[in-house]
Amino acid sequence: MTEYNTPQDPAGRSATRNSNDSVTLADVARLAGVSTITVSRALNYPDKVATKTLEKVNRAISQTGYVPNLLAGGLASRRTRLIAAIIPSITNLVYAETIQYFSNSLNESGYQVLLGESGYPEQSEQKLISTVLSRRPDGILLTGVNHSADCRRLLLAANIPLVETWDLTPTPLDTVVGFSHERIGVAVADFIASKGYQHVGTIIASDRRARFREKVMINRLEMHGIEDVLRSEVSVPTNLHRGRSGLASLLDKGFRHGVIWCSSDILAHGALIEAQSRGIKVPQELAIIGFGDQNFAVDTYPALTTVRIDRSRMGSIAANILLARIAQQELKEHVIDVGFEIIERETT
Amino acid sequence: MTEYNTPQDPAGRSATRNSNDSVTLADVARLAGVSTITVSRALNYPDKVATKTLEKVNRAISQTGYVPNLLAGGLASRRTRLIAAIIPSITNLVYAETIQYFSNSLNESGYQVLLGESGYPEQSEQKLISTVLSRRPDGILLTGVNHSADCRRLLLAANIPLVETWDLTPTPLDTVVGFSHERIGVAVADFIASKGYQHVGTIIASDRRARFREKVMINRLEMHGIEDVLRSEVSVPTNLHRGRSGLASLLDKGFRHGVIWCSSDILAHGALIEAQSRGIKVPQELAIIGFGDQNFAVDTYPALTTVRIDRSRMGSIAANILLARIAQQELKEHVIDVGFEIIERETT
DNA sequence: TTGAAAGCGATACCAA
DNA sequence: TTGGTATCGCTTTCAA
Repeated sequence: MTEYNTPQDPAGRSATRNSNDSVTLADVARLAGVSTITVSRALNYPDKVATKTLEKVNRAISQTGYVPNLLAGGLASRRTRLIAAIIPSITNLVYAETIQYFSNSLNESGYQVLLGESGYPEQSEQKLISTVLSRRPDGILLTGVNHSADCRRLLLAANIPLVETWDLTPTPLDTVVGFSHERIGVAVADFIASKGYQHVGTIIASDRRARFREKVMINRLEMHGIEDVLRSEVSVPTNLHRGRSGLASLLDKGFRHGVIWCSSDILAHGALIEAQSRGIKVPQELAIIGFGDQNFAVDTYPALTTVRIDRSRMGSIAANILLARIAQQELKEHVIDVGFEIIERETT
Repeated sequence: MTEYNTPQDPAGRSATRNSNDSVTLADVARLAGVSTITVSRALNYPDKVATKTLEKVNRAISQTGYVPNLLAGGLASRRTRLIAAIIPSITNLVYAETIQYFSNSLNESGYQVLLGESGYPEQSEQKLISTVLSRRPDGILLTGVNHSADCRRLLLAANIPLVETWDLTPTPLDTVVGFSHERIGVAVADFIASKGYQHVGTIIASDRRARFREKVMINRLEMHGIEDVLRSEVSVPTNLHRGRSGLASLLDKGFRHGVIWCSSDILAHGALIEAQSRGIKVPQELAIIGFGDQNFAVDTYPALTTVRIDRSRMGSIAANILLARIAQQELKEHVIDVGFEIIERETT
């Protein structure tokens, strides 16, 4: 009886197929009159297949509208052509841009990027990483170098190439491509001192690295004899509005002349708007320094100064390192500093 | 000889294993003293497993540091818990925000989002979709409603729930959640006319939907007796700088008083900066209208007017529709208009 | 240059 | 409540 319940397949398909009738490699192979492995090779290593066979296969592929199943392929080959990237937030332009460059470089080599957002404290980073690893990416990009012991264990156990970015450490998990927040704090303090500013204020996002840069800067300023830095901390996600109110709060606390350091250009930009609306001259009365070189900040607003981070370089270097590691190449350096630059257009 | 090359496995693992020694369901099962299917159930349907068994399994899982392989799971179950999303650009805040809301809603239900950027004409949308479909997502979100015949074929053949966004059509491929660019064009024209502006200029990105809104608006303005709209088209990706130069070019062409419509808030914002730098009063001498309500534009700059699109609603509705469709629920409506709103703070 | 057979690591289906 | 067995669709390995 049961045998009769399995309907004959007029298209010649296997009778064991489920209801979902997507085209498989076997279908293509049958139509082309070759074996499945030949079709697989035609797709992955076209040079290893005779031209005539290749033509037959390609014809069969376009006739059937075959779309490869990378789940099956990845399972069998242990190569998913997927790279995971963990960033704090997709709506923060500096991270989004980094990922865009990263992603573009990888796409060219046939890889796709699986994005994970770590900026939600409700969801632990560990759970996020675990979820992402369950897709068996061939490599992974992380933002920052501080990970819990559990995360480190998880990442190392995955045994895949790994790049940390957006920070620097002498002891990366694998390889780090970033810049030194400490050196930025020092450089900005020195810059401020060299300009002769007496009063310094900060508008800083509630973000670990932003706070660290600020701390270093404040310490360094003391060495220059500048103390009593007025602070304003704003919550994330940062936006123009919070930059405005950050400056407003500093001004309300009595800040008048001097320089303000903001932990991102979007905050700096918001502060600039607040200053303008109060008729304060920037940079003559109040100088504003940002971070990130977002939105071509200094090109658009010559009054602003910023710390430029080369996201394009960071993203593509990270991508190339992962690709090299996947191809089993050994790296000379595991700590790559892409540096930063203080960009100033107008001078007071 | 060869048999001696295969080392004995002290942990009792199968000898057929490859070099990559990641923990599998079978390893967990062996350690827990149950079958693989029981471990699978403990993970996916904990209620269907006896409490004692569950404990044993969970212990084994944490002892081994097991991370499920979703490639294998997806292949076997035909459910990947992956949803694809195609957006023009990740660095455009309005799309990034939509995806963030979309993604958050899906994460809560155990789904992950696979992102694809369609804004690169070098890579055809068809190839992008094909690549994405090869991961066998359980559903897909598209931006816009215009797709080539090849793309439509590909999408329909995938036979998965599909949501189009950021536009509206009476004939969606499956379901559409968006707003009407035509109605926006009309509404903005009517708004401009109602304010009594005589001269109208536009700063528009080289983007199909942006141009369409502009075209509709210009036609509608003619009905109000307003003609000779001065245009400035800027290339994508848009940024503050291009907004500045957009307005600069209009002013150079002789534009003086009136209103400027920009195809995005970032352009509007750039235009505002240019106006301020020239000492033009906004909105008294020159009014500026944006689009998108990006960066809390009107909260920050009361001088600006914008067209608010509720990305939060659009993203989460799109997510919920996909989830419902995946759960085999039928939908009442396949065309969902999330609407828009003209937001004005200051009046001239 | 091509093919046969044995997995990859999970789940579905049916039985116990 | 638990388990055996047959897949899922592809690639690897080895042979022809």
